[in-house]
Amino acid sequence: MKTTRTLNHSRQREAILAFLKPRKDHPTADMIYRGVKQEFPNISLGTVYRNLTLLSELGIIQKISCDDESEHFDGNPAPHNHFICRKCNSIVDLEMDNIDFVNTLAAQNFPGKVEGHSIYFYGTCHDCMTNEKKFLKKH
Amino acid sequence: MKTTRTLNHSRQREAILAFLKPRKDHPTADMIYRGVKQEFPNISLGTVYRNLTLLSELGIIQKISCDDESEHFDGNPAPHNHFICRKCNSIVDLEMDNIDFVNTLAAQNFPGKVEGHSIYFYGTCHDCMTNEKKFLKKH
DNA sequence: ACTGATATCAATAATCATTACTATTTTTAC
DNA sequence: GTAAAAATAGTAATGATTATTGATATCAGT
Repeated sequence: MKTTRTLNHSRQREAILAFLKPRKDHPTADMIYRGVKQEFPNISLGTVYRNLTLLSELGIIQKISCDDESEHFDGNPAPHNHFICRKCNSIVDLEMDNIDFVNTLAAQNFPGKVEGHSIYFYGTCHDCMTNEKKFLKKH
Repeated sequence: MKTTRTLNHSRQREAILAFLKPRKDHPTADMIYRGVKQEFPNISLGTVYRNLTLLSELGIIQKISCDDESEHFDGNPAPHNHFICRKCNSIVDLEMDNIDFVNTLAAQNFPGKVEGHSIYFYGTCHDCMTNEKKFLKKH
């Protein structure tokens, strides 16, 4: 059992959150590190990792695990889905109706208890599609 | 452009495949390494990685990327879904109807091209549920 | 404001999965 | 058999993440 823990205020944590919250892309720990470094030149990569993990455990931000080599973070804690472009590897939000009913489909013939799912979609993003068209026109 | 490449026969690759194919659990590279080591005491971890990557690129096996710290491998190349137990972290197959229609749902209001999705379900597996019951009875 | 307890920090070392390198051995085509 | 291509074992390197440590900051109670 994890005991409740008080959370002190910290400028660094605030800065990490302030950096992440307004962003639409879904940066890695390292990108966040480099960003917050502008304001806190002495901030440590370890601090960034510790706070990102802490904030995601508290449900204030979200950790995105995709096939990529490193984790990405999302300032929006509300449940929503993501799309990953196979061309440019960007991660964007994908707004769609809730599909939790697939849990019921999965539970149909399954002996255990299905409590949720993790999904992401992939393909070609809008930018890469238009770039491809431009390329085709030119050649 | 990748030039075509011939694939020579190798005892090690054969052994890796023979080890993975019949298994129902979904071992990591390291588990496979330790397993094949019984037959080939000198096999190198690099060889295991190289062949697993190669075999999954050829569609002979499958690489499973879940939230775990390391990749898992599946000897069954046919598309199917997985369930991950949050208690014991085991990965088991989950047989259910194809749900590729969610790609259409995702594409509804999305400007890019949705080509597929990656999903896994999580919860409590059958074994952990029965163990929990036993535990409750005893206390 | 002062103090003790705890949280957080920066810096750096350690860990762990995976990949890269290199010299040597296998496999295959002739 | 032989030479070219492919694969291997052994080991070093890489890169993301976590742990450690000693110093500093924050908070609650006085």
